[in-house]
Amino acid sequence: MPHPPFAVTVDLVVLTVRAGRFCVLLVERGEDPFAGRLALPGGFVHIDEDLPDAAVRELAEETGTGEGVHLEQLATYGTPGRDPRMRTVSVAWLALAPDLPEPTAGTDAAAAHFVPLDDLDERRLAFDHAAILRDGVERARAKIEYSPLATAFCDTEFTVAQLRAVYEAVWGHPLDPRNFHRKVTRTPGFLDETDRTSTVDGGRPARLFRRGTLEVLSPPLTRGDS
Amino acid sequence: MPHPPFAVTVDLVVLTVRAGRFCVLLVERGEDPFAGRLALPGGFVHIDEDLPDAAVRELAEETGTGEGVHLEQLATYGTPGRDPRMRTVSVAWLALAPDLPEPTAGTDAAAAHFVPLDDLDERRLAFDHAAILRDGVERARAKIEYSPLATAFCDTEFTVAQLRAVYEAVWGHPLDPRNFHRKVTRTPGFLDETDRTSTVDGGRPARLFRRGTLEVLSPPLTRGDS
DNA sequence: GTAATAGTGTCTTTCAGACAATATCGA
DNA sequence: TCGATATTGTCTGAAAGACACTATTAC
Repeated sequence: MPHPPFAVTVDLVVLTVRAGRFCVLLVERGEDPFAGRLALPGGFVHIDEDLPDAAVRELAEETGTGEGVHLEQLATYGTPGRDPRMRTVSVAWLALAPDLPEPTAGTDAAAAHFVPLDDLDERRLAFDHAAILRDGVERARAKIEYSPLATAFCDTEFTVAQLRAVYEAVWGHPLDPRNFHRKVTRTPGFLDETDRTSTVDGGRPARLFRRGTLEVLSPPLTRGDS
Repeated sequence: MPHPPFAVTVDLVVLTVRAGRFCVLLVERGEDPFAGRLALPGGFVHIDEDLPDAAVRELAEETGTGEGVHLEQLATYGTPGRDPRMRTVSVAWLALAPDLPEPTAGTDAAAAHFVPLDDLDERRLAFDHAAILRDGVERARAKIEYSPLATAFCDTEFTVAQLRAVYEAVWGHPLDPRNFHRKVTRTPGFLDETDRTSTVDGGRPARLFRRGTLEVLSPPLTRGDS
């Protein structure tokens, strides 16, 4: 039985919503292969390191912290030749983060930036990262339908309008504020009401909520495809 | 940059429905580690081989064929020590198969058998295969809700009752035949009607259907949790 | 005829989508 | 006062769950 020398890496699809835009964290590569192209943050898994630990470590290296960030395994990519240097198998992870401060440039060699997905020409991406990113974005779009995961894009306390803005940015189309409000506030366990309100968006003060304990929404929210 | 020597394997969660029972394909291990225990079929990925190709190859080795079998990547498992011999990262795949003839014992060293999940004591499983199996079963249970994937457990042509039997076996509880019939036959694209009928289950002959072109059911079928 | 299974129809409830109306703030 | 946003309510249509009823076979 052979057990050939594979290199194993983790790649991160870190998504956030900034100013109403759905964004992904990308680094500009300084070296070949793909020098000057954009890449998902990632790196080698250490020989004695568990896969989630490697993902958390890379996330902390790129964003400074993993506080309040949802992290889940996405899929694994291992086509021969995907990295021209050696045979690598990359375990991709999906991270959903609230609007973080711009990543600290000092930590890693290359600076990482959040890029709005609408502005991104995916041909600028290195390796097979365009495919990984597509899979991550589709997973996020699908998963906020039937889970309360959209709250991972919000701060600890948030208004219904802020949560709605997340859905609108991720799905790319507007939702009816009144029906959305009814759905999220009347699904038991989705949101926990606080006794505070927020005025930052003008108009009548909006109640602040926290994420509830519910894990699965049934029936789900619907993208409506329109 | 280190690129340590990992071994990369594929493991298969091959599920089927036999005689109304939800079953998984398992092999009995002949050698240590875990000699005598049950394991998911699998093996090493060749150094020049793509991951889906390795999964298809292992599936053919264990079942004789991959005809009509749905195959999708499940998740990747790489905790240090999961294989006591070396550091391995295993890409697990989920396969949904119609009721195959009992696997040909001659192909591989160990004989593979379909074991009803109800009869399986998961402590008999080797490595971390109990966790992989749980994830695969949960994926299958969830996915037949919103996709026409339950048809992968059926032959090319099947009756509504046979399809319902698949749902009942996978979810583990009975469904109302009349409401189920309405749902699957009146969801456009789910099923294609043929001009043939079947009498094998007694009673009035049942129309035979084939899988339609629909990929996503919305609204989905519901497990009903009851 | 009876037994068995296939398939249709009907009623009720839940819920999404459309949108009117009211509430509470700042200017 | 007005303008903006929050929140509640109302109507309608789609669809699930419960279940009566009809249809077509084997015996």
